[in-house]
Amino acid sequence: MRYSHKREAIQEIVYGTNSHPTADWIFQKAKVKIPNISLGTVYRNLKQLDDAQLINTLYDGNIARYDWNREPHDHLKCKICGDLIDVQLFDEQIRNTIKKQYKFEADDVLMTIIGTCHKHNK
Amino acid sequence: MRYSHKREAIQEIVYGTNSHPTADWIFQKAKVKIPNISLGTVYRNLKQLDDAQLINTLYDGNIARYDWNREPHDHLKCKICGDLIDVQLFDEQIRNTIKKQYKFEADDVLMTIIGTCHKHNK
DNA sequence: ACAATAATAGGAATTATTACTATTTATAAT
DNA sequence: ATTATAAATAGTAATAATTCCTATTATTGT
Repeated sequence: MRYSHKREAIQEIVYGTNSHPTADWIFQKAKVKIPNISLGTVYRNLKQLDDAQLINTLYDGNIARYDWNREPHDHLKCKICGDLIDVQLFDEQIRNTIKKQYKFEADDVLMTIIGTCHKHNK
Repeated sequence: MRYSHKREAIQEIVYGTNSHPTADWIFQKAKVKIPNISLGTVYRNLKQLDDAQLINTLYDGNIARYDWNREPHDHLKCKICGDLIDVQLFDEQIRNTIKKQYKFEADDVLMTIIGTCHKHNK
């Protein structure tokens, strides 16, 4: 993978937030620094960064979101504001036990808890 | 919700498979019995059935799939053939413990294990 | 400096899904 | 049974997220 100024900028944007941004959000941020960047470039580079294991892709409903955090972790998703919050629900050992429980060669455990976050407490 | 012949057929199709079908798969099946059914009707009725808690909607990557199984359960997703397999990884008690662990009013726990299913054993 | 080729912009194409509207159908009241 | 009503539908247009295409530009090894 050859160096590219735009890929570096895209990676910096993903690494600079905990908000699990969408491709379009990253595109809007990138345009501020690089006005002539195109959305296709953002998608292509996000895919390359994912292939190179520099970022993670996660699916939230039917939209892709991108995450700099490549450690095993889970998400709380607020059904009101849509926020995704990182949490560590299981340690590696429990995770591995889960993987061995079925006749299934498991690579990854994806877990999301759906509910209501603290911002909406009455 | 008023009775409709087409909604009944759509519900029967979802209830008749364990394959977590997509809207288009359901549409193709429905056309065999009801040749003039439209895809919009399939989507509208799937949404109504979900709202009425008669089926569940789950997101697999960025595509919606539909499931007759409304009991809490988890999925194994094969990265080779794309199959989704129902499994019961946690009992209700453990599920509830997870829900209480964070300052978050939790409704549901969604878990998918990514890996390779038995069909691809070498 | 130059050649090879990866990366890009800009737009077209694709896919999944939702919205719109005139018509049809279920059903409740007569 | 007939009729009035509003929900459901077909067919199509519109939208949203993403991928694809192609001529041009930029990076990097020589």
